[in-house]
Amino acid sequence: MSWTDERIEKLTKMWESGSTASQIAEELGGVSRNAVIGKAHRLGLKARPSPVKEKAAVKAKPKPVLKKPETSEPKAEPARTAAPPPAPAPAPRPAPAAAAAPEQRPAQPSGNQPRIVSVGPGGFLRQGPGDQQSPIPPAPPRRLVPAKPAPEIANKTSLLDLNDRICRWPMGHPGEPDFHFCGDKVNPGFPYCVEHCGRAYQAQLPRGARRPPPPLPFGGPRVR
DNA sequence: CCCTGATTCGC
DNA sequence: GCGAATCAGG
Repeated sequence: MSWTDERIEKLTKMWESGSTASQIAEELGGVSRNAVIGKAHRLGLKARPSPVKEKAAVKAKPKPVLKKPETSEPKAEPARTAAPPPAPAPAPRPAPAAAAAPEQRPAQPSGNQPRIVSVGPGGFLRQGPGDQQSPIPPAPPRRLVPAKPAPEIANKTSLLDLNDRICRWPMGHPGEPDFHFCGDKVNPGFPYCVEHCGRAYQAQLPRGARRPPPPLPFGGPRVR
């Protein structure tokens, strides 16, 4: 596959919206995770909190010999392997300072506005690792539920009661004490009873009468 | 081991 | 420019 404008745009949007390289690769199709990362870097939109970065960044790392004969230029350079420059370059690196300076963090009374640390190459705002907000906040668990079988389900169809002859339409929500399954006799050839088949299988409307599809994540295909 | 992103380097 | 191989941390 080649990097068409559309694919690059999708890659960029997904990358900046926090999707992982794997997700992007899967979404695009025909490319590997590495390809996505490589392309992202070439596009100059790399900065994103990486599990590895910042620590490995300070690596004057003489990688063990790979394949490259180096430039066989007989450079007499005594300090080559000697030592990495001890200058830690006190650049705008607030995050790692926490380790060295364990003072208490100044309180942030200004609400939950993300703290902007710097501006990335694409012009987007780079945040500190601790400030990363999930693009899709996971729904909190509804509530804790006793492990013992509640009396409410005593006469209800539980997960263990399911077989291919009874309707497995869920009643209620998983995790709730009275969650169970319909349990009626199935509409032969279907996993649900007649009533729930009616809800599970909607008639396909003619093209003109379909409702527009829901908005895709990341904006979907180009909308001009 | 799985995942993540970063980097290198032959093509 | 591309991306597999590799590295390195979680």
